[in-house]
Amino acid sequence: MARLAGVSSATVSIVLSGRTDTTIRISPETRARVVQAAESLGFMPNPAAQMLAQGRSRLIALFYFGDTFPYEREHQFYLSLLGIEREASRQDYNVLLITRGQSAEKRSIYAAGGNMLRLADGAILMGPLESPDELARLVEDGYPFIYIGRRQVPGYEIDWVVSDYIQAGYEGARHVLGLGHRRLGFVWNDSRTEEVRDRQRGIERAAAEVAGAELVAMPQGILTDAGQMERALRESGISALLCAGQASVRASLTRLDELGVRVPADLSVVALSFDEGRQWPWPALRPTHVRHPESLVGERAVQALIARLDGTVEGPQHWRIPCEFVIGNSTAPR
Amino acid sequence: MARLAGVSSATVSIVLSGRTDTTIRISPETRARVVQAAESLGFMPNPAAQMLAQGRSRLIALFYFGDTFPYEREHQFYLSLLGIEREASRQDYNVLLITRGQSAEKRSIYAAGGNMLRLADGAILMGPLESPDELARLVEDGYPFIYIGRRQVPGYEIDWVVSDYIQAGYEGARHVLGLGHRRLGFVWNDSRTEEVRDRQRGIERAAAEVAGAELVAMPQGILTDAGQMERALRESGISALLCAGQASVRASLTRLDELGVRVPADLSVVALSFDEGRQWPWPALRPTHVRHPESLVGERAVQALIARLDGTVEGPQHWRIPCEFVIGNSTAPR
DNA sequence: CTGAAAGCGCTTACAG
DNA sequence: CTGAAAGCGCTTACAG
Repeated sequence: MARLAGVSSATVSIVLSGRTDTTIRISPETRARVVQAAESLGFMPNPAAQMLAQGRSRLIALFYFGDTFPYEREHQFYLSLLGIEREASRQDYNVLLITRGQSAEKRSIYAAGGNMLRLADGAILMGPLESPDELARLVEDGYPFIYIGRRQVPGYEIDWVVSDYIQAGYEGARHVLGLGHRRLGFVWNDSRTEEVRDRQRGIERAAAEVAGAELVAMPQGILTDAGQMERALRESGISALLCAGQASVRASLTRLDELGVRVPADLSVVALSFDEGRQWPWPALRPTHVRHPESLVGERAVQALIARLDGTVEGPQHWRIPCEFVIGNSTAPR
Repeated sequence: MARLAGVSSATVSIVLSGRTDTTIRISPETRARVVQAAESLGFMPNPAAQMLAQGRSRLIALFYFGDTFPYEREHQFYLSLLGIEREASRQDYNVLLITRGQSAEKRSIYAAGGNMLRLADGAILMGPLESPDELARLVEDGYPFIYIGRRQVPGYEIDWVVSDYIQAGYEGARHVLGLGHRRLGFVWNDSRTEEVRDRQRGIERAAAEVAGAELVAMPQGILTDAGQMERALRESGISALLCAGQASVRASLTRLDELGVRVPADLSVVALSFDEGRQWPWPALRPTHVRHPESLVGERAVQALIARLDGTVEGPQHWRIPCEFVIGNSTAPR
């Protein structure tokens, strides 16, 4: 310890932590002596001991539900992570990635090593949630967390931050409605997550505002089978197709290519999520799409968590981060 | 504590940690009683206390040198991170992202909160290293770490894991040499990192094996200025251009487009690093390129670190992970 | 086979 | 203005 080189013990703690709020004042000489001793010895407080004594770690845990990252989500995850990392850095927090004891089959917070969450002051949770049970337990334990993605836990109000998928659906639908389309289709590739539901909700809202507008249900099979796509187009009579994300817009365009359906001449297509950085197989087609602010979502999640930790907020925090609508050439007047 | 529900105290620790290696044996009844008590109370050991007592955390710290991620490196970083995360999960480690106290100007391990490294059992370091001083200190302190990227610290031998950039340069050069090219150019966009040097070394090695082959120095200006590119091509007389990475191959092709130089008819171009997932502005051109195994590098780094922690290895560990050479249509016989 | 004690290295009231 | 004590919640030898 530096106490050998200096003279005190608790003094070291106070000096090195730089606390001035305390009633205790320390002479500049002592302070200097301690600092110098610590420096010459290369002394650094043991963080585990600090955490134990203080009961705080300045750590934010990050937990991803779901086994591995499908590529489409991968990028979203990465951008969110970047935002989380950046904001954590600003706020002087470190980020703890919870990866331990996670088998491919079940991703569980309370699996082996799950108590690692407790090392952190709070957590940011992401990814497809199978069952809300673990969240319920977390809430009951009084553990602070934010979900990236709108999640519901029956009987509780949890905090969440999400890209505004309702807005995405709404603006996508408004756009094609403005172009004169009335019968709109909607497809998604993922399972029917809250994020998909929200897009649909947005579409329905826009449709409700325009006379004669209608959201027509499309079978999932159209993404994988050109025959089904053909039949669905014929039977539904849609003239615009709204795709939930990267995967569904690609699958749709591939099927449409196979059928010789021209975009946008025969059918307008909108991507309600789109990663502009990714390889795009149709060079001439710049899809009309929605750009989601994933890294802002990450930043906001950190801010929300810290607000919760500091107790500067009460009641549930629900943030929808606005997205940006980009008009390309995959949509045309009816 | 579960000691209220159970009967013991240290027994709880032994039972819950599942240790059987100790000389101490505990009756199955006691064991069951403890487990049940812990379960009913929802008891989970405090990880900070465990770390302090055990002196181990099963945490791997991850530190990225360099202020923010340029997009080109971004993807590499992400893939490495994915590999690290996956292998850490397998090995039952969590990952600690060191982000705290990092200003844009200086990224320093020993900056505020730098002792957080000590929370982890060891670290994986990545990114452009300004000065090796901090690494030297780390070595002297006996702190175990692996660098992703070949780094030299004068006077010390440090562990590193890296994609085989020498092989990349070598295979790229062999390929165009095999096509009859003799005068080869090499450009890079980044600062002259070890990764760039290694590519060049590989090219030189290949050139040394073929009579008349020569690596011709190219000015950096060719990436930003078509005039300089034109002059350099004329004066150097190269017929093949090896580009270090994504950014330099894009910049080169853009300049060549401006000059009306046809690829590969007038000039063969090889990308010694390439991200196939990214948007590519030349649909007809599938570049001959090298695919780097970033996520394998991440996995290997974790393995190397754990080997170091377990003491199952002695002497420096230096791993070059093989990359894959992909022939496209940006190269043609001379 | 089990319990009581010491110790991990800090921080935080609390006396001097 | 500074020092000695207790405590954070575990684990690990060490007695019983």
